[in-house]
Amino acid sequence: MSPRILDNNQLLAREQELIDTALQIMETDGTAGLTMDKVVARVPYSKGTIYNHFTSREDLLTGVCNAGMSVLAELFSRALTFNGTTRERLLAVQYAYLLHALLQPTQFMLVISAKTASLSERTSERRQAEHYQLEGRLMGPMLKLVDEAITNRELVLPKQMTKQQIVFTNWAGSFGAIALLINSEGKCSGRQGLAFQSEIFNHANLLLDGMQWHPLSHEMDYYKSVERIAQEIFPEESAQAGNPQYSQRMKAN
Amino acid sequence: MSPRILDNNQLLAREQELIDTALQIMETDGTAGLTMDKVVARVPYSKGTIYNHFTSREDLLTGVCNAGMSVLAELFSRALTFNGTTRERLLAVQYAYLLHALLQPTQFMLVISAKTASLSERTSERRQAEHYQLEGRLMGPMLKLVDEAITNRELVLPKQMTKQQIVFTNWAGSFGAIALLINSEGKCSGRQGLAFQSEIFNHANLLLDGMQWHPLSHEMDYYKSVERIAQEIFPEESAQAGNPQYSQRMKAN
DNA sequence: ACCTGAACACCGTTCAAGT
DNA sequence: ACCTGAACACCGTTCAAGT
Repeated sequence: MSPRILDNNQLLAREQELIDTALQIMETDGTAGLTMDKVVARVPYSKGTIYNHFTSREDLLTGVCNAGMSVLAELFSRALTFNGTTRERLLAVQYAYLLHALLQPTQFMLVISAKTASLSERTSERRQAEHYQLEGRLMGPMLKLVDEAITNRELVLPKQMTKQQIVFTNWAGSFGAIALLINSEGKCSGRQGLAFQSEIFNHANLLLDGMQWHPLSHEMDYYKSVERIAQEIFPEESAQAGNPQYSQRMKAN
Repeated sequence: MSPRILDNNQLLAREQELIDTALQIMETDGTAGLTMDKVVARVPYSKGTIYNHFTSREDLLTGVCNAGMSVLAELFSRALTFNGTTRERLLAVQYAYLLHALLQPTQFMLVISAKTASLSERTSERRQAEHYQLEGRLMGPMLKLVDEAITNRELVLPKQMTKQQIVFTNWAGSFGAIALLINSEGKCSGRQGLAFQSEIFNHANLLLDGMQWHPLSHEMDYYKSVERIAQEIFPEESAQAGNPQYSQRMKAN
């Protein structure tokens, strides 16, 4: 056979295939259970070819992480279309974050792993750059939302805090609560999903009340907001994550 | 040589030695860089002996994690002796948490790893039980502090929230902010330590204002409180973590 | 009763040989 | 120009042999 020259699309498609395969393995075996041998076994390419795409196992992990951030960015975009106040839309974004964590816990957790030296040092520059770009795609819309809240006079920037810090502190709160709960108990039953939700919800409400982002939680029923968000924006995902009552078109199982 | 029968103290001392060695390796090589071979090389015992103490590499990691929780519990106790309001003492506990994270970042991060299935499934029951007990030793004093705040009328439990949830949400906020920042930038310069501090500080203030834990941040200068905490309770540790001005007895280097 | 270290299985990574 | 898979180094774990 004469040597073929692969175009960029083919390469990207194969890379995506490898990332999807890796994610599937991680769903059953966890991050520690992901080995290159297992990937090779599920895929019609050899080890050498995989190493043409990813410089190391860590590079592959960063690839999986980036793929997760990309779908998360999509969820954020959808969340921001929610018809409500700026604070409600922030709540929608945080709900999207929770959904993503419930549906892909190992991928969610990769975000911190990706920040450790042992991982980032062994990640290719290309994928590292992609990672930073994706962080921007996640942060950007949130910063715009803060801006909007400020022009709407729903939020006054607290003393000595920047917009970036507002976004960071909200992210940190959601992240911390989710990270600590996600591995705490047995497998994800519906009950579990709901307990989660209320912790994230409480944390967000306290934090936003603390920064005086109006309407405050005693001025508005945010429980109703979350229900509306789940029903109007994320019915499918909410059902998958253990809130079957939110699904409008469930299939018989 | 006739066979010796080891008493419990010898065994515990050796176990501690192994844990200390593992921690030293992790400080330079990271968690991923910890191998059983490296431990063997630094210690006068053979592999088999190490496996008499720890059922697996993961069991050893949980051992390192537990050791960290134990020193953290000591720091918490000291923090609670701070002479101030209940909210100031909570701040002192969070400051202790930050110090511990800055001084032992890999050990700090182990707390989430220890919650993943891949680690806890391969941890001995004895060490798992020890882990839960240590969680209690960390949570207990915080619950007492919340109780005290309630009897002092400095805090009214928000609607539909338990004391446990108050403690959890504070923990989650500090944890999230620290976890996201700790691996974000270059090595730990003094400057870095201070940036950290202000993020954690902002987050805690917003959260505590949100739950109306008095005195609120506009009623009291909590910057001064943190400085007093650093100077009066943790001068040595603050200096090591990159705030040299807080050390009252620095040695020439 | 306890310790030792050779032996084994597994896994990440490379690269000479192939098309 | 690209792919393959044997080969290598490394690492976690075990266990027969020793004292």
